Amino acid sequence: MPELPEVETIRSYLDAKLSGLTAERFILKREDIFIIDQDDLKASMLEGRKLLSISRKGKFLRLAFAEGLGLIIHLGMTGKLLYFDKTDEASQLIQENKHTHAIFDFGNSLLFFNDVRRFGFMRLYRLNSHASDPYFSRLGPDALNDDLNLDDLYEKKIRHAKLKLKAFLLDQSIISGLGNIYTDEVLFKAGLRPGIRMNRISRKDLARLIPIIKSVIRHAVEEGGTSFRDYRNASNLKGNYQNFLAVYGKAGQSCPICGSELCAERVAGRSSTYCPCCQKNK
DNA sequence: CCGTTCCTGGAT
DNA sequence: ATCCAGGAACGG
Repeated sequence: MPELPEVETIRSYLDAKLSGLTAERFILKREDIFIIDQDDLKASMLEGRKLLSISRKGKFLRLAFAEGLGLIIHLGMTGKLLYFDKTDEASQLIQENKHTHAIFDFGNSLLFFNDVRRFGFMRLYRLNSHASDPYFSRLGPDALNDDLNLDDLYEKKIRHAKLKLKAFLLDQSIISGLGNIYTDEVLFKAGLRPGIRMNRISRKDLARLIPIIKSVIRHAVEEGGTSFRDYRNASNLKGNYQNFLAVYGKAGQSCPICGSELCAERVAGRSSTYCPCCQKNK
């Protein structure tokens, strides 16, 4: 489940490797993962265009190509972006893999979009340098950005008083970047249960929550993200943050703080793990 | 605001 | 053979 730390790990690697290069060929093997916004755009327009930069907001990547062509990439649950030198023979295996849906040929570098479950997608659109990005602007502040602040979050808490805390943290229009792994980790460190309604959450709670979110996410970025199941970085290697998880995926095991047995519960439609002793309902 | 849908592979 | 994993979008 690529969340902010996994997507950022991929972004920084690919930005260093690919920005400045020209996409000589673009091969789309599955049309249904490729969404085209305007009628006058088509996938082949990526060919011959220079990639200017790769940016990110939350879990969304944006590839900015020359002459205002934008490509949003979301990895869903099992999406991978895999980078290979063309001389690397291992690229053949990925090339022929049945879940490889798109291939960028940057000359000496190849980039594969591979996604078993196909919850991921790409979206081609026209970038307007004068207007705010139509996809990024729908998202709440990135969890690592300074515009994630107490006043903003408090105002959203008031608007979403009936939402459960876990659903609040997972909502990408409120904060962008958190998925199921990091919400469970943040809630554990904050000592709060996932099912608490937002009207029970104080401004003080939010003030405590913000630095916890930032530190958990920052640490996970430093460790190259979490490889719980499917996640691999652009070099097809695992991250390390699974070694630092306190609760996610550990129902039935003991709490690292107090030793109580960790509980599993379904909250906001997601499996959630928490410590019944350290995490309070308020 | 919550539940359902999409999708495939791995576990039971 | 059945269930489970879940990000985002949609409908009730």
